[in-house]
Amino acid sequence: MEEIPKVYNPSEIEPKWAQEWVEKRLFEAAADSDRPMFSLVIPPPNVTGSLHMGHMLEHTEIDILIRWKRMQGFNTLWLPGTDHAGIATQMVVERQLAEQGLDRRKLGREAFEKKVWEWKAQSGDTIKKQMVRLGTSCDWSRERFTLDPGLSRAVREVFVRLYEKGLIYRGNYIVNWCPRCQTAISDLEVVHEEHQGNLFHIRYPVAGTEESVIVATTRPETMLGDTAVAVNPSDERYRKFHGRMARLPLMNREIPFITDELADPAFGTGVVKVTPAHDANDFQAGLRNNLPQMVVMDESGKMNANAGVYAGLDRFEARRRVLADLKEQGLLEKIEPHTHALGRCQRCKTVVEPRLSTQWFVKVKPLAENAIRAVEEGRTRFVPDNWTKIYFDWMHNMHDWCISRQLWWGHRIPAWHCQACSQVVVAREEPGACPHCKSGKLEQDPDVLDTWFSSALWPFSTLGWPERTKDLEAFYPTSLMITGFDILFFWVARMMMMGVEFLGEAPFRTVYIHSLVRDAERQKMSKTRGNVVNPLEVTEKYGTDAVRFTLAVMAAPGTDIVLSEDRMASSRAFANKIWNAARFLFMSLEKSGAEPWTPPADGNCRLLPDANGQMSLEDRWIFSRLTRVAGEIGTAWEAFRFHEAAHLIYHFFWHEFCDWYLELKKLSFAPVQGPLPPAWENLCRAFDLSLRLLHPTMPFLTEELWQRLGPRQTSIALAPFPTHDPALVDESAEKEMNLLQEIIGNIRNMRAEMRVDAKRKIPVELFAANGNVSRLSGQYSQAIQRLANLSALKLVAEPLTTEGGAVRSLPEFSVKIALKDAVDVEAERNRLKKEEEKLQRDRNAVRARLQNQQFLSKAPKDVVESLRQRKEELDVKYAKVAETLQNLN
RNA sequence: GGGCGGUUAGCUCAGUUGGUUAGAGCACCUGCCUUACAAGCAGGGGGUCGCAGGUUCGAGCCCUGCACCGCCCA
Repeated sequence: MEEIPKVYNPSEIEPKWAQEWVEKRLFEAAADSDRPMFSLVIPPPNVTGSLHMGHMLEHTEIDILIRWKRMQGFNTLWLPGTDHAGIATQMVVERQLAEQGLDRRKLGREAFEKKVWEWKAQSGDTIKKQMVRLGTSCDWSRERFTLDPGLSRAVREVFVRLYEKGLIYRGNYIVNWCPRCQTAISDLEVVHEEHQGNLFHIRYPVAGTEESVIVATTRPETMLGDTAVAVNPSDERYRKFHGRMARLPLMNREIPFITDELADPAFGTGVVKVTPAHDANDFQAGLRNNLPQMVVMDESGKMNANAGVYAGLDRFEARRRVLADLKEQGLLEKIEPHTHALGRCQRCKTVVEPRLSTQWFVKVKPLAENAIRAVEEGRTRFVPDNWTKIYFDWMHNMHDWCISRQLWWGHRIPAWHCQACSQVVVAREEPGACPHCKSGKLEQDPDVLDTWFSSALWPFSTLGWPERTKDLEAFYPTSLMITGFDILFFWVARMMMMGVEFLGEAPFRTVYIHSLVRDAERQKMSKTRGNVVNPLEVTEKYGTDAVRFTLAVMAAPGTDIVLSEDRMASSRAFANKIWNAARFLFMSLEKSGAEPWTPPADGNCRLLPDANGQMSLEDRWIFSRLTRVAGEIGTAWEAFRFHEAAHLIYHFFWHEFCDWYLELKKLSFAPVQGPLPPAWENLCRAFDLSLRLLHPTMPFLTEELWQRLGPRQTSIALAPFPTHDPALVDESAEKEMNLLQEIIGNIRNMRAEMRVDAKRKIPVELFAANGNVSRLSGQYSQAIQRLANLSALKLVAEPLTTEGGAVRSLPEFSVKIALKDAVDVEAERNRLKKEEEKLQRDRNAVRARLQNQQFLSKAPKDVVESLRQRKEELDVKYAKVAETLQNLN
């Protein structure tokens, strides 16, 4: 057998398995399987760059569940892929062009798109490599990209159907406009932040009178486009101005006074300026009052010809000049500091300009209603549950969705403008001639769709829709969606709307919202902060399995993950522990002279009795624990309690399998002749099962060790996950084991407390209070001696005295270190005194509760009963401690 | 302005419908290189569960108020 290194080196084995899993195509789903199905589509990462820790968390959680389901025999599909990420990707490529002194307009649309495709190839490849390296068990044969032909066809199909249904329309409205990106963006792509600005009070003279009114605004430059002044119809102060005109300062235009609810009598002076082309509320007021819409800015945020002398100025420069001019004319009444929300472009942080322009919109209300119902009726549920309310709130208050983008990278809007008759034709494929006037002069709409429009179709476009494919049949609706809360509205809500609309069923049964990964200082990771942890770097340092385990053990639902190096180091220690347990097993097995272990032909690693039908306590115990823990882990995963499952695994493997099972097994490591005896067989089987328990969380290490443990036909990824079978739980083995641990633990504790030299083997006497204990301690005398480092263990029939040593008494047994010079009586006395005090306190507390009539009559019987038992236990313990103390004196 | 979440050991976090003695990892202390593992082994210390009230036989958990921190929406 080859030499096994003492320290686990993950980088030596991980790439090998990562590659092999892909090459052997282990994770490809079957569209025609009759096994139960578990499917999930990946939240497609943007092809803007590479994966970060948030992705790694997401993929770890998905991978754990999908591997677990696969091991349980499900026909599993994890469909991978990437998103073209319109604005973001276009920005990345534009930035690269800028470095070469180029820009996309110089390049032209076609050449630019080619550049972006080149970038996509490179970035998409990086992402796939990262995922493979991180062990994600997805089906690469079904990998998709949002701009694939099939997905693009789905986009056109959806667009046309919604248009024909009247749910997509084109119109001239106020949209959020980013002057830097020079495109419209949706409400969601605007980030609002508090801004310390000013409220400018400007005097507008009333035409034909000596009077004037004062309007307050945060954006004085827009006054150049004012087309009215509004007062509230109920506001008596301004009744006299109804029907009159105001003289717009600087522009020398007359604009009417209108009465409209837009004006709030309680805000400022109660008079507001109305700029229908540059403010969403004013726009609505303009429509109500048939006001002209005067656009005073161009698409880059510069004032246009309508702005008179201010034409050509940037909007912020225009503001300064307008204010200066107003001041000069004595019309700037007052400037007061004012905090208000400022909208910025999510991508480039430029201040968003509300702009009147012609765009395409989705009428969301009818779609939202159905998507809301799907959740109300429980067809889709959110975990954690608090997201349900957030989903409802948003869905109920959504505005129509602006879906056109003035970009080049994305799905071109399937609409053609007839140059002859100006009609718009919406069609799945390019029409040959205008259906209205038969002209052949059609030009496709230059705009592309919002990226999220195509992402919204992802759960079914990836499965072949609009074709009725086998995949669609087999895997839709998907079982689960795991994603971050930051795209709940952007993406999840829209997938819900589209899925319900086009497939008649919500796209997933469950949506699990995962946590946010923060750095050790609790800061959100971001490129601008420079605190981004690169998954490949930490996996290189600690091993993929260790990082995966760290993320899993921290991943309590609804709680942010604070990623620390300490935690990853401890996970690496865990991996090393597993490695060394295996190393020990392999070396011991080899040393015994036995043939290598052969796994049972049927793969069922059940507990095996010896020729006499006997089974050792440690074997009974570990198999009992295995089946129990398998159940507990399953329950935890079923509820997305990844942290709980990880803790269970950790504790089971380290503190049960290694600390006790392996230690007890050492006693039966004897040279072997002939076939493997049950003691060895069961050890190998138990280890096999333990590796399977660990596999979904730590796939690489477990695969490596599982393959080394015995000859295999396949991967551990396809081995059955240990089942939870209540019939296999061995209560008496667990009880006996606890007792054995208690005996050993007490002796160890006595040794340490009384400062017995750790290396010194000492004689101990044991008095058993009942037959069970005496039988157990007789059978496991060797074990007790070895694990407590004794020179001898004498079982005595009479209660122990402190004569010639030190005694510790418990309800079921007493132990005595029978060596006067080895013990520190004073230390033991102090310890006992402390314990006596504590027991006394506890007894008093319990007694008081048991004397409380209210408690006795109102508390459930089992609670009262368990407290009675507790009292008895405390009484016995107290008596023992008191007695021992007495003996010492 | 509206809403949501958090506050538990030195640090980072668990704690499922209220019920015995509040847990983990790291850090810390003591002793061990006991031939799987010093990334280890054995033992140990450490918490008035943010503050103030209330409900209850019983509150880390439920209710009210307050403080501080964070997030979302307008």
